[in-house]
Amino acid sequence: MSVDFREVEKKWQKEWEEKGVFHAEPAESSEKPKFFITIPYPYLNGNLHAGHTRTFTIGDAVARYKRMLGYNVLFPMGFHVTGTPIIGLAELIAKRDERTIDVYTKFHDVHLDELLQLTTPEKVVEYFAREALSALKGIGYSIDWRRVFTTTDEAYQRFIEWQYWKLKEKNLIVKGSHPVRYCPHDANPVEDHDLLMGEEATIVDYTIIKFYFESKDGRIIFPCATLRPETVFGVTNIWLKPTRYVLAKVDDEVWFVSREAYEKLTFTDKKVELLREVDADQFIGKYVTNPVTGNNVPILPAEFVDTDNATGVVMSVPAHAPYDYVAIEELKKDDKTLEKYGIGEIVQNLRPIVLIKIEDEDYEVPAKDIVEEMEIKSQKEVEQLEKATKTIYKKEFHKGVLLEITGDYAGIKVSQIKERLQQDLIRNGIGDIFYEFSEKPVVCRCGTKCVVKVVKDQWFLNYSNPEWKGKVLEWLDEMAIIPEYYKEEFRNKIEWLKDKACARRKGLGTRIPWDREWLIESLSDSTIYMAYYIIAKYVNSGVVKAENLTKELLDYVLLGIGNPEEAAGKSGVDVKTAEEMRKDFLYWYPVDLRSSGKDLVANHLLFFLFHHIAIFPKELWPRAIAVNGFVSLEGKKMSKSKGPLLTMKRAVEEFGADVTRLYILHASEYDSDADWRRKDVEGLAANLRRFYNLAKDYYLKDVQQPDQLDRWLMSRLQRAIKETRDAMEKLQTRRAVNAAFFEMMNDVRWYLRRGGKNLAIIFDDWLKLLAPFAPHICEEIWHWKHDSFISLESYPEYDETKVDEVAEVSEEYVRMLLEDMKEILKFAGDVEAVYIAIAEDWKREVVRVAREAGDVRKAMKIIMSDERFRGMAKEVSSFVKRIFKERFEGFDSVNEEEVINSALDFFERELGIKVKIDPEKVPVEKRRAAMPGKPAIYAV
RNA sequence: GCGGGGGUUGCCGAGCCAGGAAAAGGCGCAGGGCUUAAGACCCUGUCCCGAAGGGGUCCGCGGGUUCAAAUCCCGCCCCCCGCACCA
Repeated sequence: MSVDFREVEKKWQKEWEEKGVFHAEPAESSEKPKFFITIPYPYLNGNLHAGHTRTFTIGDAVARYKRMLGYNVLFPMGFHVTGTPIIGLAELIAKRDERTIDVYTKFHDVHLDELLQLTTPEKVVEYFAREALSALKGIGYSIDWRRVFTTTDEAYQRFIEWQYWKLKEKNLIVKGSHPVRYCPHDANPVEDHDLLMGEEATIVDYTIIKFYFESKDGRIIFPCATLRPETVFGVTNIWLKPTRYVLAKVDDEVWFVSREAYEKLTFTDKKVELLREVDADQFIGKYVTNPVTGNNVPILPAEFVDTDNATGVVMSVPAHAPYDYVAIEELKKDDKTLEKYGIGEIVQNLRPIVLIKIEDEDYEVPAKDIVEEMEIKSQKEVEQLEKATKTIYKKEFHKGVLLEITGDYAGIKVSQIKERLQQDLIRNGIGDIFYEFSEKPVVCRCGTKCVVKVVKDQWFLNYSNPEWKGKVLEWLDEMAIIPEYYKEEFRNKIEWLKDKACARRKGLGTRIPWDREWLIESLSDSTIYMAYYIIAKYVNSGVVKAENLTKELLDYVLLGIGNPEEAAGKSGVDVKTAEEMRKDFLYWYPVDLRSSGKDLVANHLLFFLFHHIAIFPKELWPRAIAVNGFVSLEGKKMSKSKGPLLTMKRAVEEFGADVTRLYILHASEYDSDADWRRKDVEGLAANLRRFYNLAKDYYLKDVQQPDQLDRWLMSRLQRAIKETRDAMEKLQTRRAVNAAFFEMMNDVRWYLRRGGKNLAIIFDDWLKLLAPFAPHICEEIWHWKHDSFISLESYPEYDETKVDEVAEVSEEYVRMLLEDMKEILKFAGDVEAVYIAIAEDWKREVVRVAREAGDVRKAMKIIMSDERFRGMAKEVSSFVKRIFKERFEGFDSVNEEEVINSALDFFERELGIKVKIDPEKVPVEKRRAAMPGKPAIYAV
């Protein structure tokens, strides 16, 4: 009958909980260093899944490992519910949205009747928090549950308010506007998973250059939108599509834009008012002024103009834009149009104006040259034109330099001009920005076309602040990032990070304390909450209430500002509590390791660093960050919102906690993704059962005096200990499990096959070695013999004195000899016996000398100076050559005869044939081939 | 496009930084043992050739360095992830 993993697991989880095994309190003795490890709390808009399982299990393995190393480990957990998705989910459930119901019943394993109850955010939070808690307990993480909290807890909100006041005081929060993807129908920003189409689209900022036309009613702005503002110096004309446009009042100006552009402008921070519709025709042939150069350029018609892109007003730069060049050439031949607008002469006289020199290329007029080369004839050849545009832009961007014609900008690289020019234009009142999607259409799940909305007066975290950024970059150098090559990634991301809007109109969370219209956005409220775990213990035990968490108390506890008496007095807690909290905080902080999925690198983990550095003194900044990859299911990407998904609970129910843990730890390393494959998981379960059976068969046996084979096993165990410890120091759980479990299993198998009986000799250490990875089964087996918790035992030390090189080499010798004999028997046909002849002693000596000598000639010289070898020069010489040719490694320390004799039973058992050392029976020519460590074998 | 990572034997995945094994381990597959049978368990094989422990060809593609390259150098092709205000 085989072991029921689940039963064993539940038993020990209960024990651990009842005995408070993982409750962490500051240690009195300084001999026990502390280790504070945190994992990002999960967001509760669904059940915990295999992705969480991976990140959390890595964290738990480290926590358990460190604990066994003698660290005082604090491993806490909380729940994240801030933001909009939970509200969205509650609404969808309330609306009985089919897709949502399908996904949540099928993939999140929520019972339909329960799911249908979850119609408010509060119910959603309550349900999934309960589920998460039981999932996390069911897998047996060594979490100190006295510190759990939810981010909507009142006390947590106090803590967040305190943090935001601090940031405000330090002037790290500023006001501004920013563009978001927005659905006019839902009147809400749209997230990726709310999109029907256009997930790939990004928001790009077109530069608007305000060409103008003086009419009798005043100035009309023709806002040309471009991604390449530097080409304003090469404008020969502007393009309109011959269709209806509108005149609109934009702030204090009158703009000529497409109807679509007008609609879009209404979502920006500008004051917009529609004046009237106008025909583009009535302006064609007229001249507008280029505000940058002062030149007057004509307005011309072009079909390629897309009125649904940016303003619908386009400046024409035929020297550098293939579209423009082709359009002009086409127009030149289009007599009907020329005549219609009376623009024949104007058009014929247009000449491209070159303003960029491309180094190492001999373009004269780039757009012209490439269009001719590609033989593009019409502006309708969109595909070709796109390609031409890309090619030219790529070259100009990387290798282009602005020419004298650009005045002050001459000599600047194209790659460095855009932002500068855009700002200059805006400053001079002749430029602006128009946000547009990079791809279209972008459609919301409700079917409405999305727009870019500019949110006004938004609160921003001032991450672009050079001083702040500089400090973060400096600290990055000092702290540890695992794997190490992610440091570069972090550096890049920190440099790239811009100001981040930290306030929202909608969602769960904490209000900005000085502007209660706004809620603190969810990534912005989870930056230094690891500090809150220390406070949460007091809140959960009832000693401290939310209203006690005043500025004074938090200032004192977290920053040491003021004194306990004052802090206590104003907050209403007693002095002792204030002091204790401060002591706890200083004991546990800083965070020693934050271990997280790689999806959080470009956001949460950055904010985590930024905020710690802003708020706390240097000695409390995070010490290390580790990053791990995702989990896929049978090769398919998991998705919370679409499936497939494997919940943590289901994995544990089906396979058991230990199997799930071992599998996920072993499936891959670092940031590479793990694949959950049922077959492999089942294979692992079989291995773990095998382990359990070994324990049953051997663990309780009396330990015998070790013989050579036992010493081999102990020696192998030492290697495994070393390897496992080394791997864990680098957070390589895959390597660690490989060494501690799989490789040990193989060694044990060999040991038993060789006739070993004394397996109990390593079992205690083996159990301890495995305990961080498969804690339940180890705890179970351990208790067959001990009363203590293996979870609190000390981790096996690598003991060099137990490394037995001779035993290991001898075993290797046996293995190779067996292999050779098998190889021979494969071809030998029917034989009755195998005879072995060990290499003569002189060969051993020659090998030694040869290896010292280093090359053939030197070796021969030394050897031949010994008269014993003179008589057999030929044989010696060919042997020496062979040593070098085969890069021969002898088995110097092996007493071959002894080893073979002691393994004869084993050989005979394995081969089913008689095996004997008997040089007499081995033909001379075979004997001659024998090498030290590789005896002659003869089968007859 | 920018930035980061990567392409290894049927699959997954080590090895690459510190050149020197047909290349760990797992899975799959095949054969054998055990068993009344199934399962579990144990063993063996799994690039090609080979009736004596051997030989040959291999690590995205093409060059190069070296006595020796999956590992170092150069060029090329392909794949994955991030580029945000979303958890």
